[in-house]
Formats: sequence, C-alpha cells, structure tokens
Amino acid sequence: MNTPTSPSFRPLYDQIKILITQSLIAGEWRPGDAIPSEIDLAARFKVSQGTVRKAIDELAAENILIRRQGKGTFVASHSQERSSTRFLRIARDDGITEYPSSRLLSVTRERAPEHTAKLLDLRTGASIFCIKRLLSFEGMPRIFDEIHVPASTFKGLDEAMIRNFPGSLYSFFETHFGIAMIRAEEHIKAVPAGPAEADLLQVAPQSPLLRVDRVAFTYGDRPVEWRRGLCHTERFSYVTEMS
Amino acid sequence: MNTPTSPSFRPLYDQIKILITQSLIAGEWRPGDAIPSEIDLAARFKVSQGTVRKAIDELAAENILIRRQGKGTFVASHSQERSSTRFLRIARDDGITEYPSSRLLSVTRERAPEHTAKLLDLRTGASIFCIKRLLSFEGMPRIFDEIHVPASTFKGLDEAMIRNFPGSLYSFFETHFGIAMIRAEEHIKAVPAGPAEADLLQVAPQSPLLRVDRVAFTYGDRPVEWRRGLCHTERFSYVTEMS
DNA sequence: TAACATATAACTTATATAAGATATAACACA
DNA sequence: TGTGTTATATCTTATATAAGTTATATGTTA
Repeated sequence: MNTPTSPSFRPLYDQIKILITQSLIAGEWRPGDAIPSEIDLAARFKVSQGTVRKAIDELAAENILIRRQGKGTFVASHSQERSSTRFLRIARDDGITEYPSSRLLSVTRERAPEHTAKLLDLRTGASIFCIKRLLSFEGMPRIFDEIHVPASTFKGLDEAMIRNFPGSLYSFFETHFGIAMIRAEEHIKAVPAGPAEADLLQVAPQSPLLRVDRVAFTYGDRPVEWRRGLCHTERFSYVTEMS
Repeated sequence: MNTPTSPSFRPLYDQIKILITQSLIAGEWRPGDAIPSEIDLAARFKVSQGTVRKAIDELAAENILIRRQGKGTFVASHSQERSSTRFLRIARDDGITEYPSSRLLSVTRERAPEHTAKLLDLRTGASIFCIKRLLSFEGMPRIFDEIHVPASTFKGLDEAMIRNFPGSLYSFFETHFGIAMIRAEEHIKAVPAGPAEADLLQVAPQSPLLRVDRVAFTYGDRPVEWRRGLCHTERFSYVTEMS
C-alpha cells in the first residue's frame, strides 16, 4: 500500500499525475482533446477536486496540459497556433517573428549506430528513419536538420506523407502517429562547416556554424527523436531564457 | 479599489506576490534569509494561509524563493551550493561536473555605449564597470567573459574586492551589493575567433566559438548585467532544456 | 414565419478560505 | 544519547464564490 510512512510514499496528487500520464500514453486522450472535467476526474480517481487540480496544475506547468477557463483542460498539441513554435529557438536578430519554410531533402530507412541507439533507448542496429531537411528564413537557408526516429514507433512513415502535410514536423508526428513531444534536451557547440553543409547553407567551408543536438521525449519521458541541426547564425540567434 | 469587476483586477495571491517582491527589492529579506512563515505572512497581509501559499508556490517555481519542508522558506541565493551553478550552462561532454576556475583579467570603469545602455536601461554614456575574465576547466581556458554592470548599482566595486572573494561572481554581487540575479536571457551565435580571443582561448584565429550574449535581471525584472561570453566548445557543450 | 438579439441556465476553470492530518527539522531537556 | 516539544511546510478534503464559455430558451423585429 501507500501509507504516508512507507518508503515508496508518493502524495496522492502525484499518483493522480501518473494516472493521467498513463491515459495520455494509452492514447485515451489525444493531443488537442479535452480531458474530463476536474469533478469527473475526482469522481473517477476517488479523490477531491483540489487534489485533481494540483495534479493538473503541475502537468499544465510542464506544458503537457493546457487549462482554459470556462472551456476545459486540453492535451497540449504542436498543431495549435500558440505552441507550434514552442521548440524552435532560432529567431531573427531584428525581433521579427518569422516561421521558416522547410525543404525536405530525403527520408531514408537505416540501422541505428550505437550512439543513436543509446540516445533513443534502442538496440544497436534497430531500424530507424532518417529525415533530412533544410529550413529557410526569408528564402535564405539557415538550418540543416538530420532527424532520427525509431521505425517501430513511426511505422509506415514515408516521404510523401511528410511532403503532403501542411504543418510542422511535430504536428505531423502527432496527427499521424499520436506521438506528442513534450520535452527536449539540447547540447550546443560551435563547429566549422563541412563541405556538404557549406554547400547547403551557402557559406564558405570552415565557416562557424551552431551545432544543436537534441533528444526529444514523449509522455513518460520516453525518447523518440534524436536530431542534429546545423545553423548558420548570421542575423539569427539561438534564444534561451533561464531562471 | 480592486473589485473583481474592475479593469485592473488582480487576484489576491498575485497582489501578495507583488508585496513579497517589494520586500525583496527593499532588502527586508536578503538572499539566504528565511522569510516569515506562511502563517505570519497571512496575518501580516490579512489573507488566508492558502493564498500566501499560492503566492509563494509561484515565486518558488520562478526560483526566487526556496521552500524547505520543516525549516521554512528562504530567499534563493547564488551563494548556496545547490544554485551556485544555476546560470552556468557550459558542461563537459563526458558528463563529469566540474566548477571552472576564474582568472580575473581586468576591471575598468567606462561609459556605456548606446547598445549597452539600452540593454541595461541606462542613459547612453552612463558610468559602468567592465569586468574581463577567463574561465578554465581542467586548466584549459574555455570561456572569455566581458561583463558590464551599472556603476550606480555597484558603487565602490573594484578589482581587489573581486579578487579576494572566494565564490562566484553572482555570489559576490549578492554579498557585497545585495543584488540577486533571478533571471537571464541569452542569445547565442557561432562566430570566428578574433586575434585577441584566439590568443586567450589558445585556439587558431578564425576557429569557431560560441558567442553567448546575456542580459541578467534582479527583482522586479530590472536588468543589471550585460555580458558577452566567448566559448571554446571542444569537449564542452552549452546545455539547455525545453518543455 | 424567419431572422436576429437578448436573457438564462448549465457547464467549465479560477480564486479564496478553512480545517485537520502528516512529514521534516531544530531544539530543549532528562 | 535519546525523547518529547515545537515550529515549519506539505498534503488532503471541503465549501463557497467568481468568472469565462456555450447552448438553449425567449423574446423582438422585419
């Protein structure tokens, strides 16, 4: 049991958080959906409304749920206007917000090398998809992305699907595979442009580029994407905030 | 008044947040201090304990206050072990946590150029201090910092004070001037090393460096520091997380 | 009657208070 | 050294009111 003095003690609201997360993992509520009202959830989990509220408050603070007074509580989605740029940290220096255009270069099926497999929690040699693309601002190529995802999680993914999809890649993952990205870790370095990148980003070889390595996670902190972005930061910056 | 229907309505807990922040600005409680208990604050502000708690919860979420069950609620401080590295995002790639050693290069008094003045909310030409230093990991120089602060806020600052201080720079600002950094915004680019930086960081000229521009804020979102860091990211990365 | 505006009701989350039980930490004292 | 006391934050429940949203009913008007 979970008595207050037991070593594995978790407060009730934390257990409710886990139960809600499990429903998200199971796909009971999908991104964009409204979840049941606080009162309904309180009845379902047999706790008070205040305890459900605290659980939802924390999930909302983590940007997993979104509360809307009068309307309900919704599963956060990259398809929504407001959060479609949530994970894009490259911005124009002049402050103007511009959504980049994407040019898909290739989609291939590969075997995960050790490094990639480790990051994605797969066996070495597991099947993965590799997506290459070029993001441009004002028609100027600025970011070259190589994106790796487990084939087992994204069964049936192919180039045409991506090409025909109107929104962002994370929006695509949500609508076609029900996989929502909720968190990401990035490691950034300054590196010299290699010949291929220099060509794609239209810079001189050896020019300084920002190399942004990302691992992205879905519900339950499961890693489902590993990407490397090479950014030409002339008139653009990687913007971040800390507290 | 603050009736619920007035256009300037703010919830009670938000007003309490402001009152607490004002006490922090006034220096009534300094970094590291315990603030009064929830019950005392409730009596002082004539609201319920729950309302005080909600205000403190939010300030704790912003890392301005730190709650410790059984002990009390404390003003966050960069002098504490746990948060001394809170704003240092450069980490070793091998995962080992190492606190860099600092070599102070110079402390000068200057007049703020337009760009700096704007960021620090000063008049152009206002007096500022400029601190230059070199941070090393394992004896290898990795970060060259140029740090600018308003002279009016840091009256009497000089090189010897910094040199004799044992802790981090932000800890120094707190203990000598009562200024606590609570938030920072950073803009990052990849740039080629100039001759001076190349020499200091022991890299070839034109080598790619990470350029990290930061504006740091104290209570009430007042900007009090503008710095530019140039980082040699061989075997080191700038690490960040998003959600 | 049909179209439109308004009022009402029913639902949601948000705010605020109160009260009691529990966990943690510090201290006094035997 | 240990044991109880006290003070703190934490957790849980309960209740009430406010405020935002939507659908429905009720008019009013053309």
